[in-house]
Amino acid sequence: MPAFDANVAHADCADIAVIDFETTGLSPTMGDRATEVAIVLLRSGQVVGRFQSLMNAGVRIPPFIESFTGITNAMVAAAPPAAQVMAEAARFVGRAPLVAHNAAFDRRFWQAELARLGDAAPPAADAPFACTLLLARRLYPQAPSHKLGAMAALHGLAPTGRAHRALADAEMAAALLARIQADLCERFSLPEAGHALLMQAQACQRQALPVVMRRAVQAA
DNA sequence: TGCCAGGCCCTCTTTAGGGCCTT
Repeated sequence: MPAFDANVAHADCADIAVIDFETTGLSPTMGDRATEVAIVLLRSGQVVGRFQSLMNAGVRIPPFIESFTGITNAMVAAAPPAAQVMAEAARFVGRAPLVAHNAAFDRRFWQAELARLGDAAPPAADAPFACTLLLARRLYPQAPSHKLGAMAALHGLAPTGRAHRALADAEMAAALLARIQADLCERFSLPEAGHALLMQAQACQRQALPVVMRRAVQAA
């Protein structure tokens, strides 16, 4: 069954929802489906809520993916239907903006799975996504790798559990996001680095980041 | 730890190609 924090019903406008999917492959347009989703709510850099659930989309998980994620066909067979889980996940996110590591990937599955709800699809399907991978490339160009695990090692982030499970990866991405927000504030003397500023930072070229951030400060 | 796709980014580029990153 889906797991929630008992003290947080859903996100509010001040939250950022950090999301991670485990899936059967890389592309929903090629028939791949989500097998697990986790969402971590951040407020001012602090985790204030969690959502996590396996989901049964009725498709087989390839052996390579079973060993890669540790999520087996038997595990998803006992999980709630994907539609139920996605509806609950969307309610949990509410109107909060989203963040993921390599957001292009998670956005595709977020939109594809919610689209399967048809007329019941919530407005969260159109939520903007910021990307910790793009932001890390802007902020830490010297890093030899910008994989989530490599970023965690670079910054000495605390272990969150088994890599390639949704909640552990979402927790790690949330910790990386908090570090990115802190570094943006320190490096560019920003009072805060909310989702809108993150979107500006990831949309510019690396060399233009200082200029874009200065403009953001002046506009604030 | 591989393949599938797709977006971003770098360079030996821009009339392109290939690596990275996600599962």
